[in-house]
Amino acid sequence: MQKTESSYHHEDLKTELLEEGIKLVSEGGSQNFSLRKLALACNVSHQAPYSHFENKEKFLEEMQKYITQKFSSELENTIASSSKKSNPLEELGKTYFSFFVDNPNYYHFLFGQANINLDLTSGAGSEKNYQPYEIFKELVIQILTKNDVPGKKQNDIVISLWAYIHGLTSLATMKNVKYDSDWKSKLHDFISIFNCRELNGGKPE
Amino acid sequence: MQKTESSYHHEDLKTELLEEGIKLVSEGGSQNFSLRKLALACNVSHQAPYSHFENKEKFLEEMQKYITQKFSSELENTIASSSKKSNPLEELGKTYFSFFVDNPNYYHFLFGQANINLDLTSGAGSEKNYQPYEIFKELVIQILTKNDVPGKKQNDIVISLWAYIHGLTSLATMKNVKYDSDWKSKLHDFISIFNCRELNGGKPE
DNA sequence: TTTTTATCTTGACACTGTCTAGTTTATGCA
DNA sequence: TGCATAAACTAGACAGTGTCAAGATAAAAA
Repeated sequence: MQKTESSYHHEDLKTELLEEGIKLVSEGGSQNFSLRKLALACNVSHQAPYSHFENKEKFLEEMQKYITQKFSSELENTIASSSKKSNPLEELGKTYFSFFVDNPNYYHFLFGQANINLDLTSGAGSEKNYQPYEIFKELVIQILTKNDVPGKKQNDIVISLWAYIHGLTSLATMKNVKYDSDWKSKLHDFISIFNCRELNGGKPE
Repeated sequence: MQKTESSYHHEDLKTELLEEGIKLVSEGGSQNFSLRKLALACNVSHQAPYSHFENKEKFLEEMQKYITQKFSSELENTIASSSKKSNPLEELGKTYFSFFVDNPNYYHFLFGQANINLDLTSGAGSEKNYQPYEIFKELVIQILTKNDVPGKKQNDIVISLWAYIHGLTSLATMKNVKYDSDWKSKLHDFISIFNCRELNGGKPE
């Protein structure tokens, strides 16, 4: 299939649909999204998306994967660039937080239907598991192991920290929430409140 | 208006709609909910709900209030019945958690659109503010004050604890989440991980 | 070149929220 | 009591939605 300008066949309608879809969700929320609007925005017929996606639900799933990948790579970049300086865990938390605070529609879209394939079992992580969690988990376990926290306890702490960051993000992305500080600059204070001794080798604060 | 069996006018269609609506959401999720299905389930025409609610959005808001009230009273009952024994904060967390874990559709319905009027400002709480938060806040501040935590710090801790419980609930209500323990019986362990010294008077654990 | 397949269009259907208009019942007022 | 008014509900219509079915077009395969 070759590229032809304004042709019957598009060059790569599939990714065009995905990217335009994400744009629409980002601007108008997943509540207002429809396949027909999407098709219109891409200058194709209302049925064209069905050549690339089984149905609306499958399309939404693909969009979720797409956004999740973007999210994952931001998390990984954070770890890579903050490996030695300051507090890597806090940096990661900030990235997690900012990603959704900068675009609350992403949060509601990804976790609204909550079709996320998340395995919190203490066993080894697989590549099929929700990648952002695996990235987060790897860093936390590394810290815990360095602090001689027994393996049994580690998983509970990972889940707790994850839930905490996730909960803060959830609050900050609510539409009608009032808060008199800047969330992002306050995040350091919040994280330090979660004063788990295992995280800093038995010396709280 | 008097009661007549199977009459043109219903006795109290408004609350009948709300209760049937909650039943539908509870069983099929808010995604599958429609006003027309609701009208059908109540044996009225598709336009009848519009006599009592401006539009679908307003109806959903009323349902949210309805569920939130139920939630609030469960929280209040927990505090009332556990005032002296054991750990009131943990009891409250369990109630918060269980309410949504027992009915995940409630969680997605209430927080999915996230139209919650939540004021996290450190000032005094109003009756207009999201009641479950006010109930939670009152208990936590009471504990913190007893432990001589300065007022400045109190609000951050309240928000943190709230976010933590909320985040754990969020994880547990996700559809495809895998976890090898029973969430409810593990909640004690999780809460104790949030080892904020201010909560137990400077003596962690 | 001919055949097959992938991609896209057009038309149709049932279902949705909601507007308009009309019908039935209850209520207020003389 | 009788009548006007309002409240509660029905019926029909419309645009927008997801998706099925059938056909058109272009690319790939033969």
